[in-house]
Formats: sequence, C-alpha cells, structure tokens
Amino acid sequence: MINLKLFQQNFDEASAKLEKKGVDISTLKNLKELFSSLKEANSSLELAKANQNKMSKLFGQYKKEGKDIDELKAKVDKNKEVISYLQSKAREADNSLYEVALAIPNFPDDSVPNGKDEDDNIEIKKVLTPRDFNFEPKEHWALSEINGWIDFERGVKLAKSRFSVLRGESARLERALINFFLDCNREKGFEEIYVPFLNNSAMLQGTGQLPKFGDDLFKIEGEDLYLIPTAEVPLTNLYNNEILSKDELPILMTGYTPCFRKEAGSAGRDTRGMIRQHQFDKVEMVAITNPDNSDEIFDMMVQNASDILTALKLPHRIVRLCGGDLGFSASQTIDLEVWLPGQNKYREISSISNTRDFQARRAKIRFKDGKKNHLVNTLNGSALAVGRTLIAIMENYQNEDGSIEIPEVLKKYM
RNA sequence: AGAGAGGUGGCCGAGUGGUUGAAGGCGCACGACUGGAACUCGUGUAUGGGGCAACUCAUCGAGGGUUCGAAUCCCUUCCUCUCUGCCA
Repeated sequence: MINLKLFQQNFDEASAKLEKKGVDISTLKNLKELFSSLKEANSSLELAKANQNKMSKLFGQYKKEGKDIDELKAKVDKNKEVISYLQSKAREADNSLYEVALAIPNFPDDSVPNGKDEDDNIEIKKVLTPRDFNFEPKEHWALSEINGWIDFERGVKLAKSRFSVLRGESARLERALINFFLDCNREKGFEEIYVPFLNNSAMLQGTGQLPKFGDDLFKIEGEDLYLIPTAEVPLTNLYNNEILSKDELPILMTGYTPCFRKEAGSAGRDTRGMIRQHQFDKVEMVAITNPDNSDEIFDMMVQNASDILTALKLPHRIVRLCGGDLGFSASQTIDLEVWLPGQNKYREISSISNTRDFQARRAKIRFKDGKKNHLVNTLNGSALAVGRTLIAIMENYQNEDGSIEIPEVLKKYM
C-alpha cells in the first residue's frame, strides 16, 4: 500500500507519479477525500471514547465512595449512543478507504521511463550473441515432438488446457535446473527455504495479489487458502507482521516452488507450447532490506539472474520496464529476456522488482533502529523461471536433426 | 476428524468485571559500586494509530457482542498441547 500520509501531503506530485502507472486521477481525488473523512471520523470517535473512559473511571470511584450515580449514568448512557453512531461512521469510512487504497498500485521510481506498454520498455544491454544456425531453428514444441519431451495432450487430460507433462530427459532437466539455480543463489548468499504452496488470504494481501487480482488465483474450495502464484508470496510473508532487528538485514532468501496462475487475462496468448502454463516451476529470490541499500541489492539480484543465464550460455537482454508495464507492487522492475531462436524473439525469463515499502506496509514488516521502527524494503526476482529456461535450452541447444545438447554446467546435475 | 486442556509483554508467570497496559521473576539497557568484572543496588524496558505538543485511542491469539466499565462474562474463529482415529 502506498503511504497515504505522504500521498495526502503531496497530492499533486503523488498523483502525477501514479498517472505514469495508469491510475485515473478521479480515483486519486476520491482516495484523498476518503482519507480525510476517515481521519475526521476517527478523531471525533476518539474524543467520545476518551470522554467515556473518563466517566467510567469516575463511575467506579463514585460507587466506591457510595455517591449517587444516577446522573452520571444518564450522561454515560447518552454518550454511549453517540459512540456507537460514530463507531459505525468510522467503520464505514475505514472500509471504503481501504477498498480503494488497497487497489492503488505502488509509486514508480523517478528512474522509471514513461510509457504505455512493453513496447516502451528500454533495453539496457544485450548479453551474449545469439548463435548462427546453418539451418532453420525449430520452436520448442516441434523439438518436443521429435524428442518426446513434453506431453501436452496428456497434461490436458489430467487437468485442463495449459497443463503439460514432462517425461524422461526433460523431466530430469527440469529437476537439474531447479538444483542448479538454487545452488547459484546460495553461492550469492541467499538462504534456501522450502515453503507451503498454499497461503492464506492475509498473506496474498500482504504482497499485493489480493484483493485486486483474485481472479488470477486458484482458490481452495471452502478454505481460506490459495495456490501460490509465485514464491514471492510465502518468502516475503515469512516476516509478515514482524519486527526485525536492524542487524538482521538484509535477509536474502531463495526457494523453489511450483507457481499456479489462472492466466485470466491471457486467453489466446501463447496457447501453443509451454510458455504460459497454469502450473510452472520457478526458483525465486526475495530480499528484505534496509531502505538505505535496497538499490544495491536490487542490482545484485539482476546481476545474479543474468550470471545464471550466462553460465548456461543463453543469450539474453536486460530491459528496464516503463511505467505502464510495471507490476502493481513494483516501484521499479528489470526484466531479463532470453533469446528464443525458434521464435526469433527475446522472451521474459526473469523479472526483478523493488517494491520499496509497498509490500512492507501491507504486510507490516518492520525493523527496529534504536527505539524507532521503520518499514523494510522488499525485493523479489526470478532466478529463474524453470520451464522457460527449459524451452530456451531446447531452442538454443538444438541440432539440425532436432536433438538437444545439455549445457555443460548442467551435466553434473543430470 | 472426535474428546479434553490451553493461548497474557522478548521469555516465564500472576491476574475471573472498576485508576490493570497489565503484579512478580528472568532477560536486556543505562547508572552507581569495582583496578576490571561478577555480585549487589537504583532507573528504565510492548506495538500500532492521531496530534507540533500536552495528550489521546486501540491492542492480554483474532473478530464480534454484553456492560457506564472486560485480560476477566457470552458468541464465532484460528492456533498449540494431550488422548483417540487416520495417514507419508
């Protein structure tokens, strides 16, 4: 959640920032009003309560002293009615404020370029040059058919469309990649963590998936549980509602989880192949940091993800997302896009975001600096998306006959 | 899943309707004592919100309710422990 106080105090500046992310100005004006009326409602409620508390104490005193309490009782009864009225007004104001506030995205950093969608993203650099093929490189689904690697039909039979089955060499490669990624991250100081794949709604609100994006989540019927869409949710919320000590920071975590997404808004996109599935494996990095050095750690995370791709000899490019393409919780995001020769395109394989204190405010993750508590910064990034790496290996390491080489660094994992 | 017990501050633990945001202890911080330390003594020591501040509101697992007033009573819910059941 954004800092409402700051938002209120610098309304013009704040709303200009949010407009960069495509938020409607009338929503923001509404939010400002809701915030004022909540403050008003709360302060009159508090006044009435303070009054009540004082009189109640008197009440006890009078009784002890054997004084007459009828008059006081009448006063106190009346005030009680006032309180219950003010209470309901304050609750109303609270509900309507948070309904709006929780749906407001994070402020983008000043460094975020203006732009509407992915076409306005800015390429920072390319790493490694795509190899020259002396034949027409095939797409991964064609290679899959030749090698028997991915069984799309049976995946659909077992579940529904956008599910698939890996078998034999590809299943082993998937597992090798997970282990390889976890080892790489561990070497950079990330602690390996294994988490529940179902999280409750409070956690999903903490990282920003709820309440606004519930449509993209698989929910367990009759329970307050959701299949996680990314390990960012459990890893970040590991410290939900906790106060850390300053010298625990930064906390660097990595974990493998499957991720589950309904892909509600993606009907018709990437229907062929394994680019966009309802279930996919991902190894995630999450950092909980002091705001003072979150930029530094952000750069380290980008570098780490890029290094892993380099170790796999996969050509990729590093892209800075524009305001319009930035995710809900992010104040800044860098995507890594891997080269897919079969598709003749760079495709997203990692996304690294600094959410600053946006998630920390929602999830109440703070650290103690002397007497004072401050919100931490939270960062997350893939290192890496496993399924998409598998595809990238298939397409980049293919031979003319359709066979696929195994990258050198993975051989010891197979 | 069924039966029982229980959830109080960093930890232990008292507290069954009235200056209790919470005794006492441990821990921790600071000060005194010491050459230094231990011991001892003194002081301080939860979180969130509003306010420039004085101050004020909320929080004794969570949410509701009863009451002038609730950690204490009622309801709902979550969690932990023990026994039974079931499983990997």
